[in-house]
Amino acid sequence: MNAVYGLRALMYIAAQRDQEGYVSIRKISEDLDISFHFLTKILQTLTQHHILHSQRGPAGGVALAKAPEQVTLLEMLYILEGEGYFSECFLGLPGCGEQQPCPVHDFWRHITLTMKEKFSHTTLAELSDKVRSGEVRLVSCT
Amino acid sequence: MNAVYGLRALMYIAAQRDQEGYVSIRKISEDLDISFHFLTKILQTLTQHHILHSQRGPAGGVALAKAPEQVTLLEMLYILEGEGYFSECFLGLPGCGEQQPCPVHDFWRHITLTMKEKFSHTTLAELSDKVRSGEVRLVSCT
DNA sequence: ACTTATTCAGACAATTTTGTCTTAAATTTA
DNA sequence: TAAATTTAAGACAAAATTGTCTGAATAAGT
Ligand code: SF4
Ligand code: SF4
Repeated sequence: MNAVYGLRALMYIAAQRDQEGYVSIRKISEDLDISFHFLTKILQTLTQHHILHSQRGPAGGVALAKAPEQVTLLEMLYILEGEGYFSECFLGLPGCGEQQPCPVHDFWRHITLTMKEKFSHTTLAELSDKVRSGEVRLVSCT
Repeated sequence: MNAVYGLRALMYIAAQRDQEGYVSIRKISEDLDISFHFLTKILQTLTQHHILHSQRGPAGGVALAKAPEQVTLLEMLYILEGEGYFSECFLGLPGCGEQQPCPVHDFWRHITLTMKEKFSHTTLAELSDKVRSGEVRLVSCT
């Protein structure tokens, strides 16, 4: 769920990027209905990877460390789910590659390349704009 | 790993479809280096869903229950991983849909539809033919 | 009938993922 | 400096996934 929770939080944070100051993790966890401590841990990794900046103490919290236009979906997923996110192959045979491919190699490589392409051209800004315009939602329907 | 092991076994079995009789699960597990009991359980579900036919006793084993040309990758994945394989949405918010989509809905739906399309047009026959021609391999490189 | 080979079924165990809790460190305000 | 607020870090727990084992059922050969 790292990706799900992390992305939702990032979109939530990015959606309020015109507001000054930090957004507290407690507030995010309540609004998005995610366990506070678990979310904290996830956001920590985003902080460590310089997607977010954090500030302790009263009025502290987290804020975007870079412009959301420069944060791609691919980048976020790599951080949240590991670098192997798209390189994982379908059959997962060790030590394989172009030389001696498995039956689904070509098929699968085509799909992953397409996806990777799409994911690297979608930015946090685009996603959060939809939230701001009220076009979409981040929380569960009641 | 159900999908990985199941597909590998199916391709292995389909690759020898001109040979008479059953292929024993023991043999498959040894050749593909998969735990015998675990593989047995996976192949059982394929048998229950009439992809395979099984035969107990000496010279028993499993065999394809239908022509591999009529078994699609999509069908195999549905059985091995559950019907929700492609319907699972990216953010997994409960009770969502077209009316109130999340930020990645359109993006994600496009990807899953494309994949589903591709997966439903690839058959076991095509995949196993590559194995037979020696073009690809099913086991790990040494 | 007996033995052997095989799948079937389900209990059990190990591992990974997911989530919770406690304590520490930092920062602000008074 | 003291108190309040908030993230950081990591131990711990629960749940899901992955894998193992044992015994039963079935079929074939002798
Ligand atoms: S051959 Fe390609 S798809 Fe197949 S296991 Fe290797 S990397 Fe993955
Ligand atoms: S809106 Fe679409 S992509 Fe988003 S959670 Fe719902 S079904 Fe999934």
